[in-house]
Amino acid sequence: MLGTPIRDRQTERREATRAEILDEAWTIAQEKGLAGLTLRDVATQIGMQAPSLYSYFASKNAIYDAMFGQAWSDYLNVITDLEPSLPKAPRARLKAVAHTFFDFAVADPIRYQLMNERPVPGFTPSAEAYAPAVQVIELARRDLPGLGMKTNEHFDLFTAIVGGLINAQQANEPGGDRWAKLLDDAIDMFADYLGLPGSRRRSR
Amino acid sequence: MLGTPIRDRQTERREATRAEILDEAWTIAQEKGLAGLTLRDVATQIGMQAPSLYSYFASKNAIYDAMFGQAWSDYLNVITDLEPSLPKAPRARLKAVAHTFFDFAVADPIRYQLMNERPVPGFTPSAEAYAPAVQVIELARRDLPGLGMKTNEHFDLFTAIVGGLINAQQANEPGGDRWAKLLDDAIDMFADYLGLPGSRRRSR
DNA sequence: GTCTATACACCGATAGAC
DNA sequence: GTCTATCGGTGTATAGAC
Repeated sequence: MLGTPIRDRQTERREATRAEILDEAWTIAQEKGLAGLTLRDVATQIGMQAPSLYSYFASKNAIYDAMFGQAWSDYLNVITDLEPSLPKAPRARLKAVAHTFFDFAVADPIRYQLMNERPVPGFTPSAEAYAPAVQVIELARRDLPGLGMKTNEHFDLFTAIVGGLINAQQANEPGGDRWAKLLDDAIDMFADYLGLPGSRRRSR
Repeated sequence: MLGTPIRDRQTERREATRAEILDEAWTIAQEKGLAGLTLRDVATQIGMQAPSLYSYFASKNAIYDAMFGQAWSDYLNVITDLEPSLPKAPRARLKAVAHTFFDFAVADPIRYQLMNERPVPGFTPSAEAYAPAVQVIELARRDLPGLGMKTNEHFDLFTAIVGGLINAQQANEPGGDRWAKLLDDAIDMFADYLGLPGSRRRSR
């Protein structure tokens, strides 16, 4: 009797096509915005007819869902890789974490929109796609003491500050650095508020 | 010869219908979201056919544009009325201004979305609709010294903090107060950063 | 001036032939 | 698995009645 094949070539092919669809979806979203994404565009760009996509994704929202999961998964990888090399001192560690998130956000505004805003009416991420996002929060929450934060309120305020700077930058001056330059000062302000030791900047 | 009528009944009627359309548009947007607004819905609700709306607005985006202008105009009225009764002490004044904006935002999430995010793909406010928004910024900028801020960077950071708290509240817990409760602490943190006199809270 | 009727081009989605 | 054909929906546009 023949054994079970080591590789499932059919599944491999299917996954490859799914990846190709997602890649094309990202490309088009970069050009025309997340809401400007159409199944017809994606399909024709990869040599298909629009309805054929339904063999790989149950709906257009399922494509957004996969993109959402991919984006958070990417960020999870970034911080997992980074973690060993983070500074130990709370203030410096706070800055490193903030800068990592800020840079990741600014590097790809479309991706950030999908991750943290609701740019697509009617689309809500599935629990499965949300999983890596939850892991990111988990990781951060476990690191709270190392970041000098004692309560969840501190963490909420921290994310609001960093998120506020990112939003202001993206909304008012995409590609610029008017708010990016304020990040260090903002984190120092927050670190002072926490009572963390270290160099405090003067407010000019 | 007959004189020019005091009132232009035709223009009055036209403006009244425009207002009726806008009111209905707000109602539908509250129910189905800004992107869920359709001309057919608006028209049928006020007893019209969809194309008839083009007699009053050049396009769907023109309706969004009028709504955008209306929202900022409303906020301009709020702060204009409030201005005389604002505290003089910078720290208390900062808090009052921040709370006013926060409350206005949270009171109507749909309106806030239209004012400060880009929830409608392809819609950018016209210069005319943007005018009251500019006036709001102007007003705030003129009040900078009274708020204890010396530079535009301070103002940028201030708006980023308040905006960040609003966004976090709306996105993660609409209708709740998990981030609303952090506003006072956040403003005290910022006031300390500015070196303003007054009661500093302890970070718990 | 205002409204109706009709049409167009595009979208996501589905059914069914092959 | 991929195609063609089609459906119901959308914003938009225009012609013509009143």
